[in-house]
Amino acid sequence: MSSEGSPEAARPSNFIRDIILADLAAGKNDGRVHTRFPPEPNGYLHIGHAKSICLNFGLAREFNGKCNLRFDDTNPSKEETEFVNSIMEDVRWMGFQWDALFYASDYFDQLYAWAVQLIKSGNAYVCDLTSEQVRATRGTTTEPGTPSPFRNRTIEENLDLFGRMRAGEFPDGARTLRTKIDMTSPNFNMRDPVMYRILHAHHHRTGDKWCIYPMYDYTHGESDSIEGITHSICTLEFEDHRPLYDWYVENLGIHHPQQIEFDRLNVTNTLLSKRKLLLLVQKGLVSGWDDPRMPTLSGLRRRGYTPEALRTFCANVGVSKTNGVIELGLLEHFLREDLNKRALRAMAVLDPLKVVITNYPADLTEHMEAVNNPADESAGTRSVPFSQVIYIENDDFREVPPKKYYRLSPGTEVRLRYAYFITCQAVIKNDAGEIVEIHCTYDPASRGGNSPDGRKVKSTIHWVSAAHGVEIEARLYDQLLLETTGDESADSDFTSQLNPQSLVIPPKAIAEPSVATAAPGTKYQFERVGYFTVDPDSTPEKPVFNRTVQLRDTWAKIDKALTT
RNA sequence: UCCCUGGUCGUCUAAUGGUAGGACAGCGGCCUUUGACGCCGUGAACAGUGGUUCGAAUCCAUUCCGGGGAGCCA
Repeated sequence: MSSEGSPEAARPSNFIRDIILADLAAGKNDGRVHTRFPPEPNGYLHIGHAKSICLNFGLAREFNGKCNLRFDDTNPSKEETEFVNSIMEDVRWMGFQWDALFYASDYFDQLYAWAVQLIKSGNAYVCDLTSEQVRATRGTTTEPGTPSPFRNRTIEENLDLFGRMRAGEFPDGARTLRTKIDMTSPNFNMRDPVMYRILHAHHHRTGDKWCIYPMYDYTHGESDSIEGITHSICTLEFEDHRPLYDWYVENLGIHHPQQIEFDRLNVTNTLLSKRKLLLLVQKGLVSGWDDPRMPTLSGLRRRGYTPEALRTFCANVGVSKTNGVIELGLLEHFLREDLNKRALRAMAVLDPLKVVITNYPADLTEHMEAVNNPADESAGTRSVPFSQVIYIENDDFREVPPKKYYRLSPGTEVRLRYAYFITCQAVIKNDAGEIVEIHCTYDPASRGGNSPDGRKVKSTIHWVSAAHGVEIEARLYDQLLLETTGDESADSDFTSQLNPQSLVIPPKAIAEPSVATAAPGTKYQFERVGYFTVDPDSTPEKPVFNRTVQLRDTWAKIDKALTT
């Protein structure tokens, strides 16, 4: 098992793995395990797909099997090459490589031949009903449908008509090829489902070769079958389609993969509808599919999420058939856990408050040694310039400190991380009464952060030297949605529920100089502030950082409890 | 109303006829040159009712509640 030793190896079992284990024990499929990840290239992959990717590729890896990437491209009106490319990039980024790459459109000729075969065996017919008429004759949940008047056309007539459909003799929607199954079935999918529809549309791969296109239900099982898939894993909404999936492969007499349905991933406060994500992009409400606020894999990547964190998350959310909603906090937990191990530490001040150290020489610069990652000694140390005027975080000073406030306030002493102890001596205000700077004194004996007399301070705060710091653009992200919305309230105007504060850029953020030239994608923990990653927009003149996730903040909880 | 499907701590998930466990979140504490990380502790669940059984979260019946289903979308 190649996944042994990786963090996700400790995952609990799940019903799909149990099915595979049982199949293996029974000698089914000659001991093969072959899965596939089958997205339609009509949008960008999102975190919901990550679960499916991890499941399909992960199972194949675990059982020394194979996993294909297959594009389910049977509806040319929605599909584009841009999406194909982004999907391949995202799957690789997630850390997986497909054993084979296919497109459902690879099978159009075979599918056509099989359709002819079904016509010849009396199992399919050309129907002239309009889509409205088909709907009207399909029946209801309690009443059976009524047979199409074209249901008993002769095989010869069906063959002729189907050939002419393919030849382009009829306009869109004029006819369909339908499977002759059972108009009285309680399962609508079995009431003579459409196999082919006429669509004079340009396909991103087959161009104008076809003007009839197979439906998903007619295509999926056969595609699985052709590829020798053993376990065809899909989401719960396809449960009702399984009898039809089985019907096609049985009646065609071809290899019969087993369709298994699992619960789609839902995350609190997160939009996971391709339609709505598309809308956000089209309306310009986000900067694109890779906007760091988007739950797309490309958005999460730009935001600073790591594939390792996503994989661990997917391995731990479980696979079942319950319609659950995972708390976003769980994702953030695994994210922080991973980032804590890999992110370089640095100091940055988002909302600066000027501090003058009155007894420190005005012309002196010292270089303080700071560790790059306490969780990884091999990351080494760096030197951080220190001088008389520094900036600290506005939040780290309170003129009137509340109870349990450990940070700087008049008369108190705190430690500047890796530098000195300082004591607040004076608060300088402008005419409006606003604090503009504070004056402190430092203890020269405390260089590096410890006093020889063993004196303790209650707090350590971060800082940036005013003379050496670099201005940065810190993009602070928050949830895109104001509050949990029933994602399913189909056409409710979710755009009115967008959080106007989902992106905030503090105007005067400043960071220690070491971060200025980092390459896009570099991960930092700005100590006591949060995890950040360098954005592709970044330049040495104006470094840009995306806040990936905040640090856990116990004080914020105490403070909130105190004020309420 | 009909078909499919599912209900275990706040959330997600284990236990497959034999001690209801874990993770996240919460709460309390310890540690700390990040109020981070880490560590320790703690509260918290088998939807209801009957039945089968020495024994039921698990099997049966029934009720209640949730999700999906009538595209020429996937």
